[in-house]
Amino acid sequence: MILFYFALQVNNLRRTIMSYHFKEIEKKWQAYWAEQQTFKATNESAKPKYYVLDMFPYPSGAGLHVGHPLGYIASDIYARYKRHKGFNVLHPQGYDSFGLPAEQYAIQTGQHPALTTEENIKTYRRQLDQLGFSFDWSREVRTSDPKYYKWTQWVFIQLFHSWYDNEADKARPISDLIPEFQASGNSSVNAACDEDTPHFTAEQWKAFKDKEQQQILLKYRLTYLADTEVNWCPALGTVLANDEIVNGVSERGGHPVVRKKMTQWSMRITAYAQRLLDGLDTIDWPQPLKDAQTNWIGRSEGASVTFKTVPSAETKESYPIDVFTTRPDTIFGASFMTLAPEHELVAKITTSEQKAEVDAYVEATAKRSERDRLSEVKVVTGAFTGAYAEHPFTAEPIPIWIGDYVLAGYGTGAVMSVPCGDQRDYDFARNFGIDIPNIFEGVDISEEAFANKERTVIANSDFLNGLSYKDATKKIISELEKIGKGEGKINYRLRDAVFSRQRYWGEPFPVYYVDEMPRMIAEEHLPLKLPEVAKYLPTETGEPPLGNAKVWAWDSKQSTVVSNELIDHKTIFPLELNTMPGWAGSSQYFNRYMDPHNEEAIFSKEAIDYWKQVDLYIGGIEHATGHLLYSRFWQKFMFDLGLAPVEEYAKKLINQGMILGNSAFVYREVETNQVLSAGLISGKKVDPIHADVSLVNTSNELNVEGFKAWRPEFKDAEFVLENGKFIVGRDVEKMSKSKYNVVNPDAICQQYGADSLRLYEMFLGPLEQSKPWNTAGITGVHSFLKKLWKLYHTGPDGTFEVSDDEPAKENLKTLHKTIKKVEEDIEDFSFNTSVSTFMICVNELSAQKCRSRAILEPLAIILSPYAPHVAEELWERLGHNSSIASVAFPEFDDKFLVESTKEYPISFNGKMRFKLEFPLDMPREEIEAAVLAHERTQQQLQGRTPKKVIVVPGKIVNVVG
RNA sequence: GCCUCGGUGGCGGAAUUGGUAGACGCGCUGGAUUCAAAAUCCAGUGGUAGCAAUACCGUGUGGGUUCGAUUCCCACCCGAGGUACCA
Repeated sequence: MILFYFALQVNNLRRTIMSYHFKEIEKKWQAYWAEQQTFKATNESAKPKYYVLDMFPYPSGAGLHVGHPLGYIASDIYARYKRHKGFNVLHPQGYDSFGLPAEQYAIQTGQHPALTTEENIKTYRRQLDQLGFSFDWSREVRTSDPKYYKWTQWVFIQLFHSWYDNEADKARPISDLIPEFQASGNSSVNAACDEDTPHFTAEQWKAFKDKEQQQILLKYRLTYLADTEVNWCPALGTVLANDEIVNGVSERGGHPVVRKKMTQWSMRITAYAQRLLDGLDTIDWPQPLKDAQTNWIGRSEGASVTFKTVPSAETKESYPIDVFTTRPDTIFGASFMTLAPEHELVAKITTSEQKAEVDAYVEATAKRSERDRLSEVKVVTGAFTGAYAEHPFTAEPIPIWIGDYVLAGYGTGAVMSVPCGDQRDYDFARNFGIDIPNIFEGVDISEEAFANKERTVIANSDFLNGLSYKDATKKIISELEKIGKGEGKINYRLRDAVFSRQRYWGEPFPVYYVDEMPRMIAEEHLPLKLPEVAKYLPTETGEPPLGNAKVWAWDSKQSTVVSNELIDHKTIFPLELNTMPGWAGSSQYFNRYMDPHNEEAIFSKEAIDYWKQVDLYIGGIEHATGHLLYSRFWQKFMFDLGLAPVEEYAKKLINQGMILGNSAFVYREVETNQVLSAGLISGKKVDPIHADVSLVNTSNELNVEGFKAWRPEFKDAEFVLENGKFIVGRDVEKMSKSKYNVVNPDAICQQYGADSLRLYEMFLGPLEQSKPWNTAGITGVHSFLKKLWKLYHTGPDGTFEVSDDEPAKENLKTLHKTIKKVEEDIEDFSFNTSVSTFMICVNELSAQKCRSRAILEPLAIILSPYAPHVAEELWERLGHNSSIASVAFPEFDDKFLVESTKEYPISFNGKMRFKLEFPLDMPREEIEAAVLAHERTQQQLQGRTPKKVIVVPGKIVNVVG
């Protein structure tokens, strides 16, 4: 008995030794890659280059969940594939390490964000490493590293020293502008500049004081200071983003928020609106993403028209009101004007009779956030100013109203209202009893406005009568220009981007103030490092956290940061207190990876000329109108400077879908406070409460004791079971810590290994689609890897053994159809289907009992991008002593797939009924005859004569009748 | 409202230019192995009827084009994401 037991143990031991030991294998090869620097990319190579980039992560304190690496796995497969295909691959990774959560944590705990960030990065790095990514870590960048943000500050300085020349359609140095102003003022300069830029002559320019000249130049610079309306929260002492405000109060703490004007840095991205639009046609990005950017930029063609107010007894003056309209052809239908309540003329033109009503309306509007105004679309509100404007053609007086459907921030904040041609104007006119003249031929406007451009024929419009939309628009614009009351104009919705943040944990601006005007710190003194502060909150006087810094003044003589006490406004000046937003550092990291340690330049010319641009960029669509728009703008600016060789930095982009969590719920009955199992809730009033998914097994049973320990408030609650079990409810939601549905990749790697996790994430479904996570399914890919392992371990007791015999024909067929399909799939980014293909391949080879080296070697190579650890191990066991990573991808050969016969599906009226095998070269007529003669055909037809027989050689036979 | 993406078994999903719907995997059912379990292996698994051969139905709904439609066209329904009352 003892002997028997012993034998059993030995047997088990042997099995253990020979079986697929992913933990050891993965550890071994991760160490090997790190040691050998297998994935280090060189900036010169005889091979063609290929640049695969992931959107770098923000290292949050929570670490990675299984949703995060999805895109990284895909890009890693592609990068590894490209190496097999003979490319010099750049596949870097880094950290977007400035950001709010670290700062929030600092406020709460006093811990320096740099420390917590460092800790979080360590966790991220460990988690990324355990997944076996082929990153070139020697090129890592961190946006919060002064060596990196030195160059973020440097780009900012270049933007400050540039203006946008609309004629040349590119950015040019400010130093070009000054001689121009000196020679002939600014009348001949066609630049992207502030709306309120005054006209001046050369003489006036020369007469300006230095400060006035600086103020003028600021209106031209690509980054400039401007008063911007922000959401100010006095209680938090900070500015909030729109989505940090819920129902008019701050999301955090529920404090009131007011609209406030603040001086902020802005980026003149609007100068690039057209180029950002045009560039979309040159890049291979997903259409929905391009659509999002197109809509965001919001180009519309039309005309600007100047109306003049009619002077009244009260207001003797006549003010011009500029409007933008996309339908200048309908100008004769304008029966009133509407101004945004915030419009600056409102106060000037309102008559005393209307003042009370207008003031009340303006005040009511100011209280409502832009979101509130948008959400109540159906309610028409407004007020009459008592003033009138003169129609530019008929000279008729038309009433001027204000209404909050006109937005101050779009166009000029004023519209000419044509109720017959615009539904909003129509509703407004109806509501307030304003005239609705019809200027369309043969159109009934008694119920709604008519906005169909194609079917427009203009009537009652003087010289426009009988014209189509197109002709009338052309004609009216030339008439407007003739009488000097308007011109053709293209308007963009895109607004300049606010670039200041009232935060600590961001890049400091390399800016100090002399006589309140900004000056740049000279490039050679960069980086300007973040100062130490005692606390990370705004100061008591409402200044940003950098206002707490004691040593934060610029000594312009010594070119160094000195104590604030020394500020004398003569040689020592205050430094900027704002920091840059999150998108600053991410707008150039893709270029910095090309030459990350360069201390002399942002990158060398050689480096960027070699790598040029990202060939494949993978990341989430949530960055569509943020990072992905801003970074395109920065790149175009770099291109204008002559630093970047291409205008678009990412040739192809793929949005990976989100992995959704499978949340678990317990149900608390409202009346009894009992906690009910999911099957018991029908007809009862219950509150669903999230349960942590780690407390639930694959059969949806809850670990009740674990739940009680996790949620002490349920310690004494009564849990009502069904059939002795407590079953949770399930729902698919976004994977998030707050929903307690996150699945940690560490646990998966422990239990199944990184190769299994990589395969499974790909196997879940198409890369670009959102899909729910279900850990239970991973056993499928895991047993695939075990089957694969067995294929190479057919020796005694499962030892490694392959044969050098010629492979069988069927082996070759299986291999080559797999090579073909996998290669096509990778090129199409259809990774899920290639995992199935591998499974089919291994199933077939196992059934064929294939042990042939000639088959098993190429199989290891084509699998290696997906499951690199096991592939390396098998490669080594096959007798190779260097990494599989750069071995050539096997060539697919058609000759192994050639068939001589085809099993034709025989269908009747389109439905497949049975199959018949015929030679592939059998002529159509003979197939038809053979099919018709077959007894099963006769059985199907039951005596009927077929009307027609369709034979598609090599495909199908269809009998009709 | 508008824009975008999607809707196929119990679940994730597959189906090249219109040509065998449901590949592959999970789950489930039955069996082998085992003292037992895990693991592994074998068989079955869209629905309905039938012992079976087989028949009928079946890709959100309703039409259409076609010898043939998950695939193309028209109208609609539902879900997800985005967004701008944009003149």
